[in-house]
Amino acid sequence: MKQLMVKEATSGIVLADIAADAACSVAAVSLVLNPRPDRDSRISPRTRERILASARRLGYRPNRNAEFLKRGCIPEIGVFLPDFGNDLMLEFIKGCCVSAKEEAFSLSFCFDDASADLGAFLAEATARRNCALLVYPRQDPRDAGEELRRYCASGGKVVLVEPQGPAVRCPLPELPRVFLDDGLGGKLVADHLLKQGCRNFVIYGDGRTRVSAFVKQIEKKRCRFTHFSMRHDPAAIIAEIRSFGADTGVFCTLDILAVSLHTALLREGIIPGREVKLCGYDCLFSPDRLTPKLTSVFQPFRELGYRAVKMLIDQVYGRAVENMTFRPELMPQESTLGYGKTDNGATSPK
Amino acid sequence: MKQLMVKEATSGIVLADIAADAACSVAAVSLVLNPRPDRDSRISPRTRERILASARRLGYRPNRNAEFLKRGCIPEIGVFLPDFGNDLMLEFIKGCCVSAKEEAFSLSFCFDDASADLGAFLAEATARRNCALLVYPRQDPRDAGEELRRYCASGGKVVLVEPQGPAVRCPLPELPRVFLDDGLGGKLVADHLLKQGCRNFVIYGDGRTRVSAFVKQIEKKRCRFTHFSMRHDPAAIIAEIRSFGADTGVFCTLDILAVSLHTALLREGIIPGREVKLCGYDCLFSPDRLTPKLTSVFQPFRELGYRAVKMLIDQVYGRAVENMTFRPELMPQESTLGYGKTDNGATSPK
DNA sequence: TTGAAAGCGCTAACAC
DNA sequence: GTGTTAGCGCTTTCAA
Repeated sequence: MKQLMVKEATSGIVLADIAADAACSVAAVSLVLNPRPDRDSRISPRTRERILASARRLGYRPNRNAEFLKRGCIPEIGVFLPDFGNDLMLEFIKGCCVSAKEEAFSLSFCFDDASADLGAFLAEATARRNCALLVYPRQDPRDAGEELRRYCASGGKVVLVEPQGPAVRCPLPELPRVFLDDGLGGKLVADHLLKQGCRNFVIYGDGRTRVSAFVKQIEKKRCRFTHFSMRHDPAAIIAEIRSFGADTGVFCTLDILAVSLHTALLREGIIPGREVKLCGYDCLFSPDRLTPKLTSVFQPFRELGYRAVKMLIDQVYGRAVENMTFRPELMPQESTLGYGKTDNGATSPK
Repeated sequence: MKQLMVKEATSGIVLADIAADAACSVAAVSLVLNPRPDRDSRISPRTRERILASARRLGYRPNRNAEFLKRGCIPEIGVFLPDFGNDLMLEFIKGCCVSAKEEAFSLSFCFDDASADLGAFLAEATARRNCALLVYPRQDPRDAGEELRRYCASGGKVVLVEPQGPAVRCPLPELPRVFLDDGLGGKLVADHLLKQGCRNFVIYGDGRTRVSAFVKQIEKKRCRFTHFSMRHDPAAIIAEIRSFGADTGVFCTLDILAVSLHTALLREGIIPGREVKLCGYDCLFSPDRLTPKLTSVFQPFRELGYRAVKMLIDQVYGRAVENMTFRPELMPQESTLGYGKTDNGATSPK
């Protein structure tokens, strides 16, 4: 019954401890340690130094709980995420967690599945009194643009995640955001496949920005291409690859599609890296886990999450925030560089 | 500069509102609404009913922040997770999030990577004053058993996640925990493969509990098997499969190994579901995304996370908690049920 | 430039 | 049974 009264052994340093140590009032300490800019301008440099030194020496950690109790909201950032289940999302989450932990904020993740859309998330976040929101809209934020606008209009802090890059139209251009330069990804793939000698192209999957950047690049070289949406069966794509011939490059806009096609190709005796060049997107599979290894595009999702949360916290404290753009990176492997050229392709020791 | 003063439009119902509505004191409301058992025994049933009715009607939401400020810790649950990057972990996280949201608690995830082990996590959680911890130790919790024991001894609330099932030895048997019956998973796979006519077996990958349960089951039928650790190359496994012949069943203890082997087999012209039965574990790939579709074992990780957090919150409020066991489920697909038996195996329309 | 004091929403002694 | 009161750690007036 008395579990709740248990206090940690390390009872923690509070402002009063610092005030005592630095021989000043709690208010002065608060002013100096307050994360907002220009709060401590009223305190003399000497006092400030004393306070900062004490805080550092005593190992002070802010109690965001108490801080936000006063403010009428909670030191928790609501994070709205698409319901993709893969490493990228996990990477993003990890980045958010590191950031939040560094700043002593909490996180509350909400996944855009059957149980909650952006509107429901915003309602919940409001009722819950989250101090700020990180919104990674599944597609176009227009879906719930009005609710989002209202939330911001009533003083809510929001940062948008736009992995599709700046090309996507958004009705809330004034919101701070983190971009992923998706177009660059498409361009990198195109350049790489062209360099590997591909002259005919198949695009498998959707993703407007990366696809159109890819197309733009290959069209410069007057190459043919066929585009299959992700609804298509690998069989249809294989037929097209066969008709195109050996100098075909396949751009799968998602690794999961690439693996799907990969297995289907092998099943047909067409070996990626030899009879066709195959490139995925997302780097979901450790390269040593597919035969042949799959060329793919790495996206710095962890960094994206890390930065987005930092931006949000800056915004909460009224510090200046700037939009950020991140760049994907091509990771060439056997499926485009070439595979098993020296022998008959057998990897079995037999 | 005045961003921080912005208050939500919905200013929220507090205990005082309910006290006013139910014509009683704030203390009485607190006593009734306090989540701990036996707190409200001193309040008369009639008053209690009035208070509960008011709370419900006004849509009261507890302010855990204020609640825990008083208690000297924060309404945030620290969650220590292995650094696996896959859907299962995400499922677990989703379950935790739903639970935490329902109870108005926050979460702080920490991943067991190069930057933090269990010891570091415990130190951080203590300094941060998390009200409770959910610990999913990578392997044997003995790694940091001493720190964990100390943490609990000083009043810390902990729930363990043990996906390996009860078979794993643990130095802290008194800790509440959620189990996943991993042995059952191995047994399900063995039974299924035996039923599909397999008489020779290859095990690829590690995972003591599920492997030994699998072995136990096939040994009952006096079947041969060879065990390859996940360090092995698919080539070695393929050689073994060839030497065993057509009635071979392969149990990959992870889907990622199954896919690795899957691609390598296809590459060699051996078709899972036809020349060999292949079974994975984890259900990481939507079955329609591999050719042939992969039989695998579903593990209710979302439910596991959901329950674990609930248990933790029960524990925080001094309610009785009971260990829970969850059961994996076999999802049979083409790779064991049979694939392309009617034609020559061609799936291409050509 | 600094400090005293009130108060955020809740809990828990202690009175009544 | 119920109410009064004093905080939890911090922010922010307001006075000095």
